[in-house]
Amino acid sequence: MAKIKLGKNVTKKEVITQTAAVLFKKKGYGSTSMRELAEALGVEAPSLYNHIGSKSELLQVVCFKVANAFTSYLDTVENNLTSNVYILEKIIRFHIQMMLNNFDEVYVANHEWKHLKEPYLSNFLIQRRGYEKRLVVLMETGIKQNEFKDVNPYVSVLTILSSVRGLEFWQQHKKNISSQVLEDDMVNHLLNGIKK
Amino acid sequence: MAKIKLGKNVTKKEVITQTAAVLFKKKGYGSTSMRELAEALGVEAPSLYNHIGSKSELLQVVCFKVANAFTSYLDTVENNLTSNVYILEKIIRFHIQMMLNNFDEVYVANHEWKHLKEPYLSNFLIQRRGYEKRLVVLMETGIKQNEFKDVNPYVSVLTILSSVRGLEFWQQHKKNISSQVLEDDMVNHLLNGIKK
DNA sequence: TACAAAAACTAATAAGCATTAGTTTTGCAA
DNA sequence: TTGCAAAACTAATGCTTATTAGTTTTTGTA
Repeated sequence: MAKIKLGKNVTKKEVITQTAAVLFKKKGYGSTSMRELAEALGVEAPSLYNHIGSKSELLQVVCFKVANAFTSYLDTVENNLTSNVYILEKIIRFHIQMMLNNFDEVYVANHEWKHLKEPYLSNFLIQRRGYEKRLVVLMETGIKQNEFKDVNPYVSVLTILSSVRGLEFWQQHKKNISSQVLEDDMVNHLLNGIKK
Repeated sequence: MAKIKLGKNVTKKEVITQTAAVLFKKKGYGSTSMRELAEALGVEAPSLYNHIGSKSELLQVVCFKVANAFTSYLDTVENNLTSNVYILEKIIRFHIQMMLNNFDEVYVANHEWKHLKEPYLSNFLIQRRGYEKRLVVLMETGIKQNEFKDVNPYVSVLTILSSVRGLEFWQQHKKNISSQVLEDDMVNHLLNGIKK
C-alpha cells in the first residue's frame, strides 16, 4: 500500500540503505530486524526484497561506501605534493568532517563490520589495513624529512585515527561548541604533540 | 557430564562470565548464543542456568566490573594531591594498562553496553558521563592553574579517551613494539599537545 | 483507457533463540 | 556406604528471525 518515498536522484535502494544505517547504528546489525526496517519505511518486510538482495547486502553497501570514501580522499591528497605535515592535517580534517556529516554510516562501518559475510569481511579488513599502512608510511617519511619528532609511527597513526573516531561521543556536546572550534582544537592537539 | 573447570579462588559464575566476555568480544552480544557459550565451557546450554540468571546478566557483570574499575582508580588518584598534569598522566597510563591487560572485558564494555537492559543501561551511561565530567573538571583546573594550554577541555578529554580506547586495534602490532614503548609514546603524544 | 511492469501485499517455511520443567548423575560429608 | 545437595542432563515451549512463493495492487505509458 504505502510506497517508499523518494527524494531527488535517489534510488529506493539508497533510501533503504540509509534507513538501515540509522537503525544499525541505533540498535546494532544483529538486533535490527527486517520488520523494523520495513516499518521505518512504511512497508511490509517482504516488500524490501523487491529492491535488495539480503540484509547483509545492506551492511556491505554501507561499510564499503565509507571505506572507499577514505581511500579515494587519500588518493587525491597524496597526489598534490606538499609537506607531510600538511597532508596529514588535511586527512585529519577530512576524518573529522566525515564523522560530523556522515555520522550514521561511519559509525556503522566502524562498529558493525564484524558481521560482514565472507569474502566481504576479508576484503574490508584488507582495505582498512592498507589504508592504515599508507598513513604509517606518510608518517615515516615525515620523520625522515625532519618534519615530525622521532616517534613510533604506528603509535602516532593509531593515536590520531582513534582520537578522530572518538567523535562518535561528540553528539551530546554538539550544541555547546562549533564544529570549527572542535576541528581546530583537535588538529592542534594531535599535530602539536608530534610536530618538530 | 563434563563439569565447568575451576581455577583458584574463582567461582563457576566468574568462569562463565569471563568466557562470555571473550565470545561477546569476538562475535558481539546479540550474535553469541547460549549454546555457543555452553559449548565453549564443555556443557549443555540449560546447565548454565544453575549458575547464572540470564544472558543479559552476564553482560551487566562485565560492563559494571569495568566501569567500577575506572571509577575506583580515579577516586584513589584524586586523593593523592599532586599536579593536574601528573594526575592526568597516571590516568592515561591506567587506561592503557586496562586496555592491554583486560582487553576482552574493556572491549565488551566499550562496544556492547548498548544491549544492557534497563535500569542497567541508564545507570551505566550515568556512571560513564560522570566519569568523563570529572576528567573535564580536572582539565579545567589544570588550565586555570596554568599547567595546560588554553584548549577546550571537552575536546581534550575526548581526544585522550578516544586515543586510548583505540588500542583495541593494537593487538595485531603487539609483537613488534613493547607495551612500555607504546605507553610512553602515547602519553607523550597526548600530553605534549596540551602541556604548557 | 488498456496493458505491462514494478512494487506492494499475505501466507508460509524452516531455522534459531533464550529459557523452563522435570529427571538423572555426580561428588562430598556423615 | 548412604544420603543429600549441587549440577549436569534431555525434552519441550513459545517466540522471533530472514527469506520465498504466490497474488494483488499500483503506476506510468502508449
